[in-house]
Amino acid sequence: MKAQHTTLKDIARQLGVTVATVSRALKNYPDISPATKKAVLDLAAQLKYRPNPIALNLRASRSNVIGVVIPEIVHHFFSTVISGIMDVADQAGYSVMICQTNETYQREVRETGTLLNSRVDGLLISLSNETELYGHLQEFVDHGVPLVLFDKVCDELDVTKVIVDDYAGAFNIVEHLIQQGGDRIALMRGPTAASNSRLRLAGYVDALKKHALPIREEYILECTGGVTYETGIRLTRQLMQLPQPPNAIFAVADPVSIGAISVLKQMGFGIPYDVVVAGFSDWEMASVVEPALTSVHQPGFEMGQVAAKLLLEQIERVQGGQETATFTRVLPTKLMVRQSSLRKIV
Amino acid sequence: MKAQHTTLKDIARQLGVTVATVSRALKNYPDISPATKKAVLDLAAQLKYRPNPIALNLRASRSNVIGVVIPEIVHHFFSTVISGIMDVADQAGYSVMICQTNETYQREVRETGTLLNSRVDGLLISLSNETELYGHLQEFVDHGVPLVLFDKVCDELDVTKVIVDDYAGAFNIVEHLIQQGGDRIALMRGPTAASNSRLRLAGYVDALKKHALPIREEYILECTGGVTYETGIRLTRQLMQLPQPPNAIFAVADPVSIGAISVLKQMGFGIPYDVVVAGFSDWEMASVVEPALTSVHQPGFEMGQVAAKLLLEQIERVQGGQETATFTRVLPTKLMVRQSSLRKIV
DNA sequence: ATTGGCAACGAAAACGGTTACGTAACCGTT
DNA sequence: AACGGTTACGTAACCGTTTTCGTTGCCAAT
Repeated sequence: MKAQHTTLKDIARQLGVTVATVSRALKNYPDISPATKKAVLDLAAQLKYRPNPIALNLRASRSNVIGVVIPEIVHHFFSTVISGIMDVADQAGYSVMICQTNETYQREVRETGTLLNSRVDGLLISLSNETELYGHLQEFVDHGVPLVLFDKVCDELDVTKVIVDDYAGAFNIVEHLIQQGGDRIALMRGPTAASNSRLRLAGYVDALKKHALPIREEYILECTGGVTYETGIRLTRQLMQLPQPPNAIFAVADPVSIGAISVLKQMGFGIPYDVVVAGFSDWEMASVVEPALTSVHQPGFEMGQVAAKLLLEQIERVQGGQETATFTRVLPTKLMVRQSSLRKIV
Repeated sequence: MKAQHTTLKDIARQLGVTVATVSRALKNYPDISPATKKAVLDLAAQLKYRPNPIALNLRASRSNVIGVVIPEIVHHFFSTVISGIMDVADQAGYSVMICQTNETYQREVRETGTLLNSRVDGLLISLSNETELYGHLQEFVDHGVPLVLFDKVCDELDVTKVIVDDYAGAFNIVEHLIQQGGDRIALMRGPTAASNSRLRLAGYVDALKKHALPIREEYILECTGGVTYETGIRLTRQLMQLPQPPNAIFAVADPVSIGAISVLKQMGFGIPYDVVVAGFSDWEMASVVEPALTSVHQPGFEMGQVAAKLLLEQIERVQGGQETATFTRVLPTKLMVRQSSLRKIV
């Protein structure tokens, strides 16, 4: 009924030879007679023989699988990164096993544990917003399993990292807002634990300093309850009710900015004339909202490709018994200027 | 330097017993003396022993991995489905291996081949728009590997399927457009090969028939070159230049509809007053564009959950040697009425 | 003293594949 | 006839784990 998978043994039995001969015939070893080779190849084709990768993996003690851990898969940026990872992994003959943490430390520990258990050959991970301890990742290092951090990284681990230039991205976009006439610039920032969020804050602060603008506490709000559309609405209301409301809003993620745009319009503020708005990440929706949202484009696909490539190189090196140096690769971001911030022609 | 993974043999050697004893001690078999048991457990904990899943899989001839094949991962609907799949798989102790076809038949064949090779315990697949031959999937059936189709399915395979009610979704939304005053309703349809696209066309046609509206060839355009924002712009221009342009546009996917909205506004048409517009899928962006887009919500997360659950049940049944019946599960869609189609209060 | 029973462990096969090594049969040299 | 070199295969070990089937030593019962 159910045709089990064909094994070398099946072929060997039918042909009256040993599995070793069959194996060699299939791998085109020199010392197999043409007749035997043909018989084996024919029967293998007929029975649709496929080598069992599990057996191969057991012998080679490698899985040809790399693990990927991200906060959320339903997220344009992360799914783009994954796409880049799969692009590289595929071509190198690796499969990809994906886990999501839902931004919790607890799940991150669980999922990485599972992956280590599964004997992945390497791990790519973007830390959750909660993560502040790194023992679960240190285990990979201890076991000699290559590890590459991307997007949300940490200083505590001495491993290879791939990030975008969050600092410069934030600096540039804030400077752009200043050039467009913003002088009371609010920031809706991300969680303190996230590395990229801290860097974006630094970029914001330094841009203000450069242009001799004051850093005002009441203009810096943290997106508690998720970097979402709803948070953008809530925080914007709060900002606009200040005695002296901002005339520029920079949010750390596009959905938040779009929430801001939405509520600003509703409150009767003109964008960009009363308030200029900018986001970060350049989501798909940034260009379709009205007014179209100025944002910082992050090269997600490229980040995935680079991270995967670096990981695979490290895996090869480990298999070859070589030592490997760690470093951090910073990818450039791109300022996408659109109507939400465009008062003057640049 | 690199601490290899601990094996039973390592523990056995250090304790002067055999691997069999260690294995039994760890699994709490009765005929192991308490002393030995304790020694084994202690050393295992100290060495951080983790059973090698590859060896386990080889013995059990199962991988505890399910394969997922989708057209594109960078897609709100599909990433949501994946999220639902992972939710169920995770809890059942399965890992998920994801591949994308980029909507080509060729890659679909390649990726499914890889997964069959990898000895996945089951496969979840949404067909590419090009797929019209099913030999690569029949192989799964022949090998007794459970298979569940979702979203984009086909009639040719006798397997379990999970779909949304594309017909009813399209029928209802077209009827809604009619109720809102549309009587020249254009359809921007998807590729002929895709099952859901055919069903949506049927829903469109039947809704027109029910309300005694003519089916006009020139109002039915296929989204060649991808169901994208740009296609929406191009086809809308084409439609509005007809001698008698439509006063309602229904597109088979939200990006297309948003392209339509964008170009309609640019051409000076009022939405919904001159033209009512509706989409399908209810992307994230649907509610943030202006006017907000009426669309058909598809329960992606639930679809993933249901498909995964059905697959896992089938896997259990196959492992138990039981036969399994095939059927099709249809999930309801939900009409999300927003400003783009709302002329009258409903 | 023999037997039976039990506790506690070892030996080995099995999963499916690769590969270093051994070996039989055949060839041509010397 | 003895030797050396191919050719073409078989043998067996190995990867890590589970599991069936012994095997050992010891104690109590006959």
